[in-house]
Amino acid sequence: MTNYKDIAKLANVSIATISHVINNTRNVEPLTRQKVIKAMKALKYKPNLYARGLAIGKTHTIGLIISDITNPFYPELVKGIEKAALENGYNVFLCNIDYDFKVGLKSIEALISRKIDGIILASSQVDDVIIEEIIDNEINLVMVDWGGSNIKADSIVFDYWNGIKEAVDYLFQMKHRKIFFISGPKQHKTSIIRINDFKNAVLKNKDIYFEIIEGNHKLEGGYNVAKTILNRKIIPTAIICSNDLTAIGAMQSFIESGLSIPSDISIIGLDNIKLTEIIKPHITTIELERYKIGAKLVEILLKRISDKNLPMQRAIFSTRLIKRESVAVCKDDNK
Amino acid sequence: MTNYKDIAKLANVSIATISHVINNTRNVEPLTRQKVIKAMKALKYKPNLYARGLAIGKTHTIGLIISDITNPFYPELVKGIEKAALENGYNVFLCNIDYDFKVGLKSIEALISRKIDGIILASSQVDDVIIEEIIDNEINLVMVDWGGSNIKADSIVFDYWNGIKEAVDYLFQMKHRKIFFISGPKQHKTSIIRINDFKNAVLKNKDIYFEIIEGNHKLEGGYNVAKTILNRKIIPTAIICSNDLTAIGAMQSFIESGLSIPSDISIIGLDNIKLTEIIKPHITTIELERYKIGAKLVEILLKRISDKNLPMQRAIFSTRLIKRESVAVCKDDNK
DNA sequence: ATGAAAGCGCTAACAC
DNA sequence: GTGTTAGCGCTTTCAT
Repeated sequence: MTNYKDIAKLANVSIATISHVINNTRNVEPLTRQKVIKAMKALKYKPNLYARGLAIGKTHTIGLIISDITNPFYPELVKGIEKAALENGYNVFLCNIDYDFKVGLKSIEALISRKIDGIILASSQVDDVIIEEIIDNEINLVMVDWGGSNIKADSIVFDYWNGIKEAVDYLFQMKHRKIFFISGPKQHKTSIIRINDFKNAVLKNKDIYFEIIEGNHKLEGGYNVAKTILNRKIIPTAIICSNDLTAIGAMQSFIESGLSIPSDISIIGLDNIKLTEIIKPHITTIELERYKIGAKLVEILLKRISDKNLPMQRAIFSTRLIKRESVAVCKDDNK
Repeated sequence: MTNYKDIAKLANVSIATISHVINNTRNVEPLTRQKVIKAMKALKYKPNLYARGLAIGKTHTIGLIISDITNPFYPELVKGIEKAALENGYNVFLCNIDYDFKVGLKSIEALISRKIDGIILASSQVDDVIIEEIIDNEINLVMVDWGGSNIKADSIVFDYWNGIKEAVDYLFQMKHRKIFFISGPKQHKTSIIRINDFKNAVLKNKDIYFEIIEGNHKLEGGYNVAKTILNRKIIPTAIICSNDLTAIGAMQSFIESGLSIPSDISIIGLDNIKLTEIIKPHITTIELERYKIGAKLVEILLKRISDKNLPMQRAIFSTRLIKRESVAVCKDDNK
């Protein structure tokens, strides 16, 4: 635990000089600088960012709040954020709130007490209360895919329209006329957005019969909803799911019921998680450019950190259809 | 940013009293305590853990170093660690070193500068140099599945023997006599351990022909190795893989080549990642009680933090075979 | 070009 | 039972 005092003694200068050579914050005689650097090396000096943070009020630390790292949507995102952060000299506190509001609140408190410079909030499960808590404490915040435009904070939003429209058009073109949508939980604004995009896309093509059924964005949800779908009066020939996990769960369920994918039912997911390329049939899905957004999130947050008065930042990421194996031409006569 | 001074002024007491009511570190008149608590609430006081850390030398922060959160082995582990940490008032810095030695070193430096109270090292990809750096800096350390017993640090090790023996016995009983093992990278000690356990298990049952082929513990590795296996003079009837990702990659490869799993080749994985229950056929695998170890890791680390002189801690987690669908009776005549 | 010293928010002797 | 104060490692103003 060597500190400025130690270095100062060894190099025969004052601690102020140490600080200035480390931070390049005023001119110092080349010779003095050398002495200091040599002393630092000799003593294997490691800065104490806590102390620095106390003095200047910045910790070079950010908090990342996610729903659940076990959900395959997140790892890639987390990796991207962490990488970008490290490259900029920041470290990230990871907080899995596990879909639990109380854990979320507790995490926020912990982050605030650790004086993080900002928070990336990538959990749509999160209640308004949590957001208010962050904003009340004047923590820099950037939100991922938070549908609410009433909140004044930087954000990244996904534009689902393009991908969903492509998906519906593609199914139409493959002769599907009975298309269901398994949504996410309706209390999430992002679920509503996807539902509306689906509706609008479907309404553009007349002759399509559609239903919207609520899932939960989890594997089990897709599985269960699929079971109920088979008991309906009208059975769809194709299904678009609000996320890939739902699509995979639904697919498993159909297969268990003796149906074939895609020959009996076509399925399209959303997210393009790695899994969609691993299971068979490979799943046709709507891609979110998830791998790109980590860097962007960090960029936005760091800009905000360095200038509180910046106008609100918002980045939009588009979506597109990726065709794989889970969609086939409809063999139904559509009568 | 309210602090002790503000509270003290409002409550009409000294800052020492504030500290003592917050930390319960000496008796204080109930009435005074009430005044202080009231003032704290009124001012929405949030402690500054940096300042506290500076004063007492503990930050209630730990670093978690992993190879790659995108590898399905990790999310569950990370989640468990983070949960246990939060419950104990700790936050965790996540460091994905992405199989890159330099990133690892940089991460260590960052963690040291942030004065973490300890590090959980869950990456077998990590070089000795990194471990030395941690130990040199007298950082509390607990390692996961690090085969080297020469390093004096707390650790959790997996006992692969039981699971691997069960796997081999099971295959033998299913009449398999040509069993290959696709290993992890041989420079990892944990790979070597698994290889040796496999060898020993196989040698117990005479009549088994076996080969060991090096993979890389990734999907692509399993895929590629499987291709080469089909070109060998002797083709196995069953394969045990050093991890599930390898097993899945190999399975995909075989299926692409027109073989059926398990009727043509039986496959067993290791780790029991969620994926093994999602893809078809569900993969028979050797389970690591991965979900349990997060809490144990945190427990070990916190014990070490609270007492540097504790004797070395080592927890052993067993493994066992989980039978699913990727193994069948060998239809080969074993001639 | 360099140094002395105050102060960041907190803890913990030491005094009373 | 409570207050005063030095000090944790660092930055930065003010002197020199």
